[in-house]
Amino acid sequence: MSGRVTSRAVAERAGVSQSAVSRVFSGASASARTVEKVRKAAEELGYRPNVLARSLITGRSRIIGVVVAYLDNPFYPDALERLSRALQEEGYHSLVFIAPEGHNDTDRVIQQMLDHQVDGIIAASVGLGDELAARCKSAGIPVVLFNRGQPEANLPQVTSANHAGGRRVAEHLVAIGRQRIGHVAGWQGSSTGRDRTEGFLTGLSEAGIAPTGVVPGDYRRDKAAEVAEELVTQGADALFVGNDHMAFAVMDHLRFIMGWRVPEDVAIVGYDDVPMAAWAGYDLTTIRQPVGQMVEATVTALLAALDGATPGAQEINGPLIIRGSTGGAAHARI
Amino acid sequence: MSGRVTSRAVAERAGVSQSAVSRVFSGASASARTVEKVRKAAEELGYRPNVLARSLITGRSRIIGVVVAYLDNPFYPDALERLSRALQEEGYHSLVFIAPEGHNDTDRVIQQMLDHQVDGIIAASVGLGDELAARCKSAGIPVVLFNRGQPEANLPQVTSANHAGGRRVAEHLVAIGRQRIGHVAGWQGSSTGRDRTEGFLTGLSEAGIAPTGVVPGDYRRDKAAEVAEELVTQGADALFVGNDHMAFAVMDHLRFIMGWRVPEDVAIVGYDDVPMAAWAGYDLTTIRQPVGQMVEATVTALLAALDGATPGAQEINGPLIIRGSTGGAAHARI
DNA sequence: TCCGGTTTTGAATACGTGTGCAAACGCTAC
DNA sequence: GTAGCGTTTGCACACGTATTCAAAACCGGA
Repeated sequence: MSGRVTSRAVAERAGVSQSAVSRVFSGASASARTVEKVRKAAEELGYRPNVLARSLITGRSRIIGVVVAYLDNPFYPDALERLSRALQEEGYHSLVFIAPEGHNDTDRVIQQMLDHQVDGIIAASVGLGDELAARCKSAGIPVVLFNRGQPEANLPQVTSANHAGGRRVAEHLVAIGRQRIGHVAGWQGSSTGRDRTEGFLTGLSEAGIAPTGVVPGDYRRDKAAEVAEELVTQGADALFVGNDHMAFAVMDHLRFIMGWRVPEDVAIVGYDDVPMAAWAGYDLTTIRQPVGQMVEATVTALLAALDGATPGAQEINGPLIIRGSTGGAAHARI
Repeated sequence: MSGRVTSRAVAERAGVSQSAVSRVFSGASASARTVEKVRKAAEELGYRPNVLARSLITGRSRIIGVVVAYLDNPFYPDALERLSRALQEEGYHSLVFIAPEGHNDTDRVIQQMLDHQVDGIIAASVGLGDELAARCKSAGIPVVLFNRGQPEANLPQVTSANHAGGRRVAEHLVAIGRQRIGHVAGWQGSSTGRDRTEGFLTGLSEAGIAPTGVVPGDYRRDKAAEVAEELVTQGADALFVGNDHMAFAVMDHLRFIMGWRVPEDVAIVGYDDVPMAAWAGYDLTTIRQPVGQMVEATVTALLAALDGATPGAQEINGPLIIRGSTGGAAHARI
């Protein structure tokens, strides 16, 4: 009604001082009598502490900035939701920014977060300019990278074991008897993309097999489908696709546009194990990225950093989930 | 380095008063000379205004709270992303909260937003307790509902024309010659779910057809699949599913688990036209919810409300997109 | 009753910025 | 040179809260 209701108003009504009110709501010690009086007055007036003013004086906003890039890959909504929940459980809120296309813009977004006095930042699958990283550091704002490495930046980061995963895929495809194996790679500008590709090539070469072709799909559906067509035309009988999001596009294109059968004509493996991979329509063999564990590790690292620690890089292992797109459980015994 | 760098520090270095610095950064008038001096000093010190302090004194945070519920329905990540971008273009930031399961929790989430002094709230597909709505109103914080109506609350709201859409679906299914038509309804606790169902039933009755069955699927994949099996077992040769998210589950279940053919044995229609509906693997006939327009209308309404206006309810019309799951373009001429 | 020690309380100050007000300034026209 | 007017500037205060410090209240024991 009459403007904002402040702690002073509550104090006046309760017949105590403003500091008493503050103490009651910030959990400091106060006698049972005043607590009671203050609570009652606050209730009657509908008082709620102004978080801004509190943050201004304490220097802590209890807000974590979360930058995220592509929400069309279902891996990220899932991760975002879990991150948000996990942070809420720790008493933090999340200021979410969807990073625009260009990379400079990512930096601008993070700068805006700093302006908002966030206590920390989680960058999901986006890089961080060196200058800005330095800026965060000098401002004492910890940054944790989620699902992307940035070796030169020396930041705490949580990824899955992408190299090992890529290698595991190669082993699996070889084990089920495929000989002409192609790779629709992820964006090679990202550590995840590079690592998966490297691991995969390592695995192939260990088996003495040369890849039929390795072409980046850049995490884009249209490009992935195009690349896949190219590879199967060159005779590939198996494809490792850099993430599930692209793998779905590849399967759609091969099966419904080109008329190929999966896995009979061509086996497909993805990466992430997003929920959709388990749907009957795709039944996609893939490497699971354990989102829950990754989120947990990320939040733990961030909290540690907020406590002054300096967590390092962390890799979470994920299993190969064998499904129909490579022949299913029948082949799993290999 | 040495703690925060404040406007006073900049003032000192530039040889002007703190107010001068404030004026330069808040766009007020200042002489070219001082602007130059202040800019230079700020640059050297790496100064950035503290948004919290600014908000505290101006009473405006330029932050919009966005509550969203289910991120696993791909409609919402998409909407969230667009909302976020649209708000950023207007100079606002979005404080995103993922609403937990229970309804009481939604209220708690909104309360927390109020604590953070958001300038406005967008509630995407979540209801709003009466008491809390009143609270927002008395606090002067405008609330706009996105993709959910709440007639009794008298709040500005943006939905698609769900009743008309449901009716259009009935017309289409009748037009392609289906006689035994079932409905896997959305959650009847939501206005969207109810309206679509009502419109659909209206359309059927206008055609003189009684539905083969109407069972709520509650926007959940597992339940939708279960319900769909039940309906086709009762002889349905067409199903209207309350949203695309459930429709995919229904198609997967019918085709890959039960071995039915779509659309030969059973025609399927969804609602939303999420990107996935156009994928070759589903090729789903559906009513398009024009997310772009809905987002635009929502932001416009919110801005208007921030300016003191009181926008009303708004319905955005969306076309029926005919695809393979009801026989495709061949039937579109009807 | 009085005293030492512990807890509670209120006054005052700080956080970093925007803004009203009056003084200082710059410029033009006489 | 000076009166006059519009613009710029600095001072002081405000926003709503947390927190320091000293004073006050309390409590149990002698």
